[in-house]
Amino acid sequence: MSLRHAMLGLLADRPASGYDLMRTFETSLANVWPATQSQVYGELAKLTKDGLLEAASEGPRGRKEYAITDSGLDELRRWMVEDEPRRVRSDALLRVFFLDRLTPVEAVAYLHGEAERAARQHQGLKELEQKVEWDDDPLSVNGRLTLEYGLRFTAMREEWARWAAEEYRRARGRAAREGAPDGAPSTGGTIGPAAPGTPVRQRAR
Amino acid sequence: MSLRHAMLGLLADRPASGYDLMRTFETSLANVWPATQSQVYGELAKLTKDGLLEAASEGPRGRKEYAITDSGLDELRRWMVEDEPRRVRSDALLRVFFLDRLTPVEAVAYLHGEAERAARQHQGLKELEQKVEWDDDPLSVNGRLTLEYGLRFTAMREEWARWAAEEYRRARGRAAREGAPDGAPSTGGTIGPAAPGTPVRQRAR
DNA sequence: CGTTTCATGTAATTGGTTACATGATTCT
DNA sequence: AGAATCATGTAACCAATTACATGAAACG
Repeated sequence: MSLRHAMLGLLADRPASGYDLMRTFETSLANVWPATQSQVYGELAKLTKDGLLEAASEGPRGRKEYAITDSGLDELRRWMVEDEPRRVRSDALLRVFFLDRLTPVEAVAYLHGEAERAARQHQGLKELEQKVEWDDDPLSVNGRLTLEYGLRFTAMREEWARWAAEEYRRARGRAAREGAPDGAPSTGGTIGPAAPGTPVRQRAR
Repeated sequence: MSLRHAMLGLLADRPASGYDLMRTFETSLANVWPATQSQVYGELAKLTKDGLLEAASEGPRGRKEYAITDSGLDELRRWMVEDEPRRVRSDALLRVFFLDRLTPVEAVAYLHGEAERAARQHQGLKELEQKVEWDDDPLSVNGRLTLEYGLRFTAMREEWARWAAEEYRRARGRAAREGAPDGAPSTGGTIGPAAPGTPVRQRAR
């Protein structure tokens, strides 16, 4: 349950309203931890009930500001230093697992699409890097670290996807040229023990 | 809803029981799309009700095998070529956003921990690569592509984390040596427009 | 005969998405 | 006056996690 920690993290900097938080989720946190408006308001109520936040002040148009409490700060710190980051889900990589269920042409097109998406994201981050004035204050430091992660990640994904498209063509190209459907029954022996990150053919029964 | 597509993808290769699928989710798919036993059995029922699977045969111990139908194959194909992969959540990166809420020592320790985790994963994948006999059949090709993604991704993460630890020390080290708490009120002007992947300081009210 | 593995399911809870509903203030 | 923005909330549904429950077959 990291939504609550994302909110605690934001409120550790300064008090804010649900609306403020929501905008942050839609913009700067969108690619790291997306969250919806309903979720934010709901979680604000829960966090307050649990004593991690307190309602700080009221403004015009029913605006309510929330501030983090000491137990909130404790919980944020605990999460950051003690909890192990969890595994991520990637439906993009899931598709790669099943590439042979498509024709070779479709499969290679998918990989090119991935390369394009990564390249576009990379470009967007580079433009952002230019636009912002970076200095050495804490938020600026965090920002540069996450941005650099994004730049390296998108570059890696684009390179991988281009390599993979080429590799796929090389390995599966012959079958394609001979007109055999990609998903045709393979000669298939068992390939090794089950292990993370690798589709493993199971022994037929 | 990609669990259903993961299951369709597996069943597109060959019929299987809930138990078979479950093992695949626990082993080869664990780092791409984790799923639990309850989820698998529940989704099998739904997929059958929706006509994307059919119960194929029964075995000993109540074992039930399911096979993909033509509409199941259609849906799998549609998902692979038409649906855009969705954004991922990363609570590891979320923590980076909030690094300045820790002391510099804790922050650098977190980054070193990340480097270690990435290095361990990388090592595991390299051992796997050795163990498996790769050839050019479809599953082997998919397997090598996903494995290579994993190798590049873990290498990138380790390098980034080591760089980030050094960078954090450089930028925040002075404040640390002077005994100022990392989370002390920053001089903070507004830094640029809100944008993906970057913590943005909002104008104070 | 006892343990492990195979095998399927249900129930309760939490987390996340989409859609709906409503109204005040500010800006042009 | 009308549009845009600010601002909060609810309801319904879908996805995911954890825990519980049960029993048959195979293995030693």
